[in-house]
Amino acid sequence: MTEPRRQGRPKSEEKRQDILRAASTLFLKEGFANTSMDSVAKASGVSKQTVYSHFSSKDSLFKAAIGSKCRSYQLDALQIEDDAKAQPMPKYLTKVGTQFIKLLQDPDAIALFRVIIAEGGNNPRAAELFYQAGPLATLDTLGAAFKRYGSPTLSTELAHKLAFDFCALLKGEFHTMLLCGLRQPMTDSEISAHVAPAVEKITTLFRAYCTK
Amino acid sequence: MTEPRRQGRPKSEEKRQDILRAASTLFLKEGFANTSMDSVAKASGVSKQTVYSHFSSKDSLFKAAIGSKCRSYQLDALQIEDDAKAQPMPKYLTKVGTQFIKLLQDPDAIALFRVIIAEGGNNPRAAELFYQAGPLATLDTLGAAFKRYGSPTLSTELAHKLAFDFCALLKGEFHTMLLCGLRQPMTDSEISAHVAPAVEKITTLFRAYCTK
DNA sequence: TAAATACTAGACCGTCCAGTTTGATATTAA
DNA sequence: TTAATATCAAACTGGACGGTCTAGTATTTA
Repeated sequence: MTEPRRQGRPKSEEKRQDILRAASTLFLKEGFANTSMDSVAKASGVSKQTVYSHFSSKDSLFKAAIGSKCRSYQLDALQIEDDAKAQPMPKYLTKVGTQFIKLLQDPDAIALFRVIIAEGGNNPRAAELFYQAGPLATLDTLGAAFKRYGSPTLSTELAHKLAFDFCALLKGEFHTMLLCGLRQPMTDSEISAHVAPAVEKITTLFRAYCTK
Repeated sequence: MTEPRRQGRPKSEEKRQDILRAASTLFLKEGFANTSMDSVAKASGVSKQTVYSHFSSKDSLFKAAIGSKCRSYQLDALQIEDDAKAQPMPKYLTKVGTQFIKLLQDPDAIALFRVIIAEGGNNPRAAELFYQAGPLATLDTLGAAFKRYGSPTLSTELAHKLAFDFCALLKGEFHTMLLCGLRQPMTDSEISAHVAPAVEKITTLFRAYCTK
């Protein structure tokens, strides 16, 4: 399956990666419309023709670049899981909430979000990729954690809803403002001041749901 | 102040409005980059030169068009206030929540959001306009309502935080998915099924905060 | 070695578009 | 009426950009 082995000089995988890297950077910084194929070629230290030999059009390059960027976030979301073992719930939630906020305000993630939303109408496929790699993965691991803490009183469904609400409380208007460019990212101390009340509130809701 | 009264034929205010209307529609539907000045001229039934006589550049036309669109939402947000008098809180919150969701999923509002976010880096001014006209206005009236229901136990600050949280719970992932084009707007029955638990949760938090 | 393919550098084509210019007609104040 | 301004229609300018083409060089398999 992995042996096409054609004749002649093989395409350079390294150049392909160079192109993808440069394209990601440019698409995220400038958006789709304001990124030219010439600039991608120049930024990746490769001729324009080579770009077209690896990617048939600007559109397909965009999809590939955004796709790879999305995949790079999938890994980050998973390393949460281990921690939800011996720790008391508030401590765990604080930890996860902090990590969540840091992800939300990561400049690359924001740029990605912007591009996805801007191009959302034209490239719904990119939006799906993004959503599965990002928000959905986080929600799943978080839901599982709530289930563990609330078991057996708490149903799986309610656990997932709590995960939903926790994320919602953490985001609040903060995420929207970031996307609109109306806020700076929080400092570490601002983050704790923001996460703490969200943990408190979700704990209140958690209790109310477990005893119901 | 309102009497410059220059010599010669005056600019037609009507044409100006025609241009703004057409520009808003196009900018929202196609985005900034994909809207040409020629298409704006054609859509407003006016010569290109006239467009430039009223607006000095594509950028300034964009600002004016988005600005007027934002202003058109400011009115809608205010008509909530009256209702928060004799009604019990859950009923009022359900009503407001429903209206909030309907605003969130209004196609024009979504398109506006998209454009604002996409162009956010280049036009932070437009984002401010939008935010003040939309989210901020809603948050204010809602905060005032919570204060009324919780008075005098509930501080003004906490009331506003509750308003914040109520909106966050209502939005959840729903708004994000809408913006990404990954969801259809909700039907009326879906809306009630979505608003009801949010009202329940915020009521729980409300009680916890009033008795603390 | 020869055939095949990748890659480079750059010219090139066609299109789109912001913004200008021109020259005529229309409307208004003085 | 006259001078000033608005409006129209259409041509034009200058530049950007997606994509192709060419001609020469590099790398790989057979």
